[in-house]
Amino acid sequence: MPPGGILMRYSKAFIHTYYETPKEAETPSHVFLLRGCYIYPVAAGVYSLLPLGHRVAEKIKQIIREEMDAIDCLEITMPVLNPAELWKKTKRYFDIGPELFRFRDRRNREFVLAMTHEEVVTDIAKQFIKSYRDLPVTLYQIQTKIRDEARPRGGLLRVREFTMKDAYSFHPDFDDLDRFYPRMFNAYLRVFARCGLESIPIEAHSGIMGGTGSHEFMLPSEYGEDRFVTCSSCSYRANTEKAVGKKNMPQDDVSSVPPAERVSTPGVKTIADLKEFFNISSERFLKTVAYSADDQLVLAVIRGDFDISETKLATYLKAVRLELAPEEMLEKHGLYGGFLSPVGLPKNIRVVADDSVTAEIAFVAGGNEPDVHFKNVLYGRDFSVDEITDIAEVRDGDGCVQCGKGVLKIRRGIELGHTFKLGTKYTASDTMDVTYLDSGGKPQRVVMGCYGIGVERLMAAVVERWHDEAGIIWPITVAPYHVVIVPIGQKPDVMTLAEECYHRIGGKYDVIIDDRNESPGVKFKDADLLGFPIRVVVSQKLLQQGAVEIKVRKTGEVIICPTSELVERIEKVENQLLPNLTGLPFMDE
RNA sequence: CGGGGCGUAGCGCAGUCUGGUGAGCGCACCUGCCUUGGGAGCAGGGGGUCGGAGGUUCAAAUCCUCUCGCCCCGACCA
Repeated sequence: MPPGGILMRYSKAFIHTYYETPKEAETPSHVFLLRGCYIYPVAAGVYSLLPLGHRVAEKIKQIIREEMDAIDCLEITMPVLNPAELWKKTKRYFDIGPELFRFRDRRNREFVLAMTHEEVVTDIAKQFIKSYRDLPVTLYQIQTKIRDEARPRGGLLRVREFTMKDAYSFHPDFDDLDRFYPRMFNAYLRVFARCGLESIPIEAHSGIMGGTGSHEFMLPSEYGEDRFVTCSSCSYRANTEKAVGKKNMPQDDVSSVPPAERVSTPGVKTIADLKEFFNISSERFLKTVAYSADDQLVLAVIRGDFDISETKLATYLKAVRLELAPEEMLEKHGLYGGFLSPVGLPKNIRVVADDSVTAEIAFVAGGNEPDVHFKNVLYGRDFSVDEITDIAEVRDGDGCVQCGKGVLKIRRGIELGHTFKLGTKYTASDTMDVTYLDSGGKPQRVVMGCYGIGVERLMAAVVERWHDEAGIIWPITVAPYHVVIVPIGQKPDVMTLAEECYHRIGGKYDVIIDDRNESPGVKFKDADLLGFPIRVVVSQKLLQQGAVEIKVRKTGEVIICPTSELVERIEKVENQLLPNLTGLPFMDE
C-alpha cells in the first residue's frame, strides 16, 4: 500500500446511489456499477467513469504500470486519430470490417480512429530502431481505443470506447521474442492477481492480428462471451476457436460395404431430415457447406456429428472474409444447396475436409443434383479430398488430444487480456518494412510481440468476481477508498471521534467519512453497495466503552477495537486482504 | 445484421388493449421540525414537450405510419 492516503467526505464525493436496479442492466457488474454511481451511460457501449469509477480505473492502471515497468517496458502515448495511409500500409484498412471508424477531415484526407496501435508504434520503431543495440525494447501506453462493435453488452464488459493498456515488444529475432514472452505472460498473471482475480491462461486464436502464438487470460464467468475448454486431467486449456478435440473414429468392415447407391431424397436437405429419412445416426452423414472465402467458392466437408468451425476454416484458408456462399455462386458452379457433396464433384472446385471424414464407415452423402443422395459412400473408394485438416468445432465432452485421457469441458469466461507473438506481420517488407543492422552489419527484420489489457473490462470483471446480493466487494488493491468511516447520529462527541479516526487513518489509507445526516441503515446499505473493504463505525454506545467497530466487507468479520488500537487493527485486516501472488501458473522465464 | 423486449419526472413503474376525470404512484431531490445500529417519521414543495415526426379524430400517452434510442439472445469480434 503506498504511504499517505487521501481523505474524502461522502457529502462532497459525488456519490448518488440508486436503490433500484436500472432496467437496462442485467449482469451484476453492470447493475452495481450503475447503482453505485461508478459509471454513467452516454450511448450504447459508451460510458463516463464517475469519480468512484475513475478512482478504481486509476488504481488498476497503476498496478498495470508497476508490472510493466518492472519488466522494463517504457510508457508512451500515441494518438487515437490516425491517418488512413498508415493503416493501408499494413492492409488492415482493407482487412478490418466496419468496426474500424473511418472518416475524412476538412481537407478530405482519410482518417481512422485507432482500435489498436500496431501501425503507429511500428512506424516509431521503423524511425528509431536502426541497430541491434536498440533491441530489444518494449513500448506501452494506457490509451483510449475505439471500435464500432456490432453489439456492445454487459455494461463495461464490451464497449465501443475504452481504455487499453497495449504493449509492443521489438526483438532482433524469434528466439529473443520467445525469451521475453514469458516475462510478459507472468506480468499479466501478476496484474490480474493483484486486482484480486485468478485468471486462467489459455491458448488462443490469433485472429486478424496474425502471429505465431497467443494466450488469452480468462476469468471464468457465466456472463463471459468467450468459450474455452479445459482438460479434466492435464493442463490443456484453449479457446474454442482453436481447441482441438479427440474425434471418435467409428469403423465398418469396409470390404463388405456394397457399392455406392443413388437414393431419391426429395426435399431432404438437413442432417436432421436425413437422420429421419435414413434412420441412421448423424456420424454416418457427410455434411458439406459452401463458403465464399474472399469471393472464392470453397466447399467444406465434415462428418455429420460435428459442426464446422468457421474460425478454424478461415484460419486454414487464410481468408479475410468468410461467409456462406450466396445462391448465385452455387448456381454458377452448377451446385445445389442441400445436396452438396464431395462425391462426383467437378475437379475445379476447392474442397477442404475435416479429418473426421476419413473414418472407415459407409457414409450417406449428397448427390450434387436436386433430391438425390448416395449411400454406402466410402472415403478413398468413392471420394477423396486433397486438403484434410481439423475444422471441427470442439464439443463439450470431447477427448483431450494433449494427454489422451482427459475429457474437455467447455466453459464461458471474460477475456481479461491477450498476449501475441506477432512475428513479422507488421515489420515485413510488404507492410511497414522494419529492419535493423546486426553486429555483422547485415540487415535483419525486427520481430514483434503485442499485449493488451482492457482497463474498464478488468474493472467490470472484478465486480463480476467480487460481489454479493448487497453490492460490490472490492479487493483492497483496487477499492476507490480502503476505509469508510460511519458515524451514527450527529452527537458532537461521536462526530469528534469520527473525525479523529478519519484523520488518523487518512495518513496511510484512502478514507471516506460518511458525514451525511442519514440514518444508520442508509449508510450501511450504501457502504455495502459501494463495496469499501473496511468499515469503521463510531457510535455513542461504542464510544462509552472507548471502542469503535471494524467490519470487513469480504468476510463479514466484526472487530470491536479499542479506539487507541484502530490503526494497528486496520493494518492487520489489510494484511489479510492483500492478494496472494504465490502459486500462479507462471511460465518458465 | 437476424430474432425478441422496452421508451410516461433523476430511478422504478401504473395508465395504452377499450381515445374523453386536472398525467398519476413509490423512491430520489428541496424547505422545516424531529430522529439515529441495517434503505426512519411528520408537514410543505419543485420537477413531464408521455422518445421524435407525420396522420386519423371534435378530442391522442392511448389508434395508424414512419423514425430514433436503449436492453437481451444469436451472428460478428484483439
